[in-house]
Order: sequence, then structure tokens, then C-alpha cells
Amino acid sequence: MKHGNALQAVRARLGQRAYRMTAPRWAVIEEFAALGRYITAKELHERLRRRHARVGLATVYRTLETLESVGAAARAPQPHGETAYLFCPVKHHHHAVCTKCGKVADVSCGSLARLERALTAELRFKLVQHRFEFFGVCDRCS
Amino acid sequence: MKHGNALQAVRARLGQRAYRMTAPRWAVIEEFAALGRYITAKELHERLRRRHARVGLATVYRTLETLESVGAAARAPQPHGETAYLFCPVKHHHHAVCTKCGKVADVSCGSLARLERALTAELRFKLVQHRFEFFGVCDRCS
DNA sequence: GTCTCTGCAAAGGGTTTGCAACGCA
DNA sequence: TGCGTTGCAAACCCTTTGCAGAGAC
Repeated sequence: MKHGNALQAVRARLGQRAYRMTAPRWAVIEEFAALGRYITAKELHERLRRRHARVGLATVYRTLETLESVGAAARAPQPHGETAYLFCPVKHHHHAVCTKCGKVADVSCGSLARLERALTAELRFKLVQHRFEFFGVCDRCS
Repeated sequence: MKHGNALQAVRARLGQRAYRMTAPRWAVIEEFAALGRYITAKELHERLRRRHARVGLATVYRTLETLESVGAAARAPQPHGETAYLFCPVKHHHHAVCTKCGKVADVSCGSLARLERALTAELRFKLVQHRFEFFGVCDRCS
């Protein structure tokens, strides 16, 4: 399974922090991890319902929050007011999002270091954090 | 006045599109433009109240929406669920936000063009849009 | 005088919380 | 068995909307 390793890694990470692995929580994590794109809590909840997994919406929110707290999910507030989440156990990087299918590709931020140094001098700002998002059309959709 | 030119430009832009310049609307725009940092509708509303400007919260929201529609305000959804706005009549660019005082510096995106070309080839993505945000500590706060 | 804009309050939509029952460990 | 977790529904919070009166042009 493609996401198997990442899944088990997250399972272990949760276990280390004394989280219990219940059926609803695991159902949310599996569905979420297999997705590979940003999704809202509501949408994820609906998918689980369709699969006959008895999971409350509140549990979906709580699980996503838990995953975020252990660094396994990225949160992206949308213009409309909703929040989209992405299963994403990798440390610090950025995303390129396909505007057609929603697929997400990872972008390392190593190549941005020089740019950041230049900006630091130019703006007289000590930059300590950044957030980049790229949007476009992926290989398969174009 | 520092923001005078931008203010009058926005006033003219609104006039061209047949918006009426009412007292409440102008109060919101003035307060907003003088600020120079991101602010939520609620916070802006409170500032206006303190200045004894009788403006409803709904009017603040409507004015911010109007400004956004004519390209004079930038919207930034926050993790918590609120939306922050910045008076920003310049076309397309990015921001560096001071994490202490909230001051915003503009970052042109010209220097990022090469980076974007490289990513297009590497990811097999046709990138059509991007959003960058930088966070750090400004000159005065450090 | 017309037609947009305003303020208020209610509605709307997403997210969080309280609580009793449940079920891992 | 103890304590974290769940589901439900109510509570919350931010934002939008309906409507009658006010005001710009």
C-alpha cells in the first residue's frame, strides 16, 4: 500500500504520546491518509458515512486537530471560511495544488534560502518563517 | 499625510464605479487605510466605535468586501476562523509581516519567476498562481 | 426623487464543547 | 477498572442577509 509506511509511522507517533487507537479514530486517519489532497472536515465526514463508518463530525474535527498537533496534518484556511486539511507527516515544506483534481505535490524550500537572505537585507526584516502555496494544473489534468 | 494618495486613489476608483461616498463608508476606509497592518472586521469595528464613529459591524464587512472587489484590500483567512484584511491598493505582490507589531512590508514577486519556472519542469505542474507569506521581525521591533 | 447604503437583529454555516455512555489499555 | 474517547446536540463565533428608514447624487 502506497501510504502504508506513513500511516504506520503516524500510528506509532500517536502511540508514543499515549493516544489510544480507537476504531473511529483509525477510520478517520486511514481515509484521510489515503486521499492525498486537501479536504474539509465535513467532506471527510461524509466520505466516512458513505463507507458505513459510524463516526461523528466532532470526532473528525478532534482527530484532525490531534494529527495537526503531532505534525501529521497541514491546515489551510479557505477564503470561504472553511478549513481544509492535508495528511502530511513530512516536516517543513510547501505544496503545489492542482486546481482541477486537487492533487498535491511537495515542494522543498531549500532553493528559497537565497531569496530569503536577499529579502532580509532589502526589507530590513529578520525573516523567521514563510508560507508558500502554488496553484496550477498537474501533469494528468493538462 | 502618508496614506493620502492611496486614499484618494481608492476614493476615485470607487466613484468611477458609481459607489456612493457615505460618511460611514469613508470612516471605515480612512481608519483601515491609516493602519498599515492586517486587521479583522471586528477589531476595525471596535476602533471605529472608540472614535465615536457610528458604524455597524455589517457595514464594516460590506465596506471591506467592496474594497476587495475593487482591488484595494487583501484578505487573509486565519487559522482560528477569522479573516484579516489589509488595505493594499497595489496589484499583485506579497507581504512580509512583522510578528511583533504586525507591520507589513511589500515584496514584489518578480524575483520569484525563475524559481517558478524550475518548479514547473521539476513537478510537471503548470503553475498559474502562487501565494507567499513571510513572517519575521521588522527593523524597529528587533 | 431615485436608488444605494445603513443599522439592527436574525439567520446561516463552520467549529467547539458539555456530558453521559463506551471501550482501550 | 480507570481514564481517554465518542456521539449527540447545544453552544459559539464569525459572517451574511432581510428590511425599513436615511441619505447621496
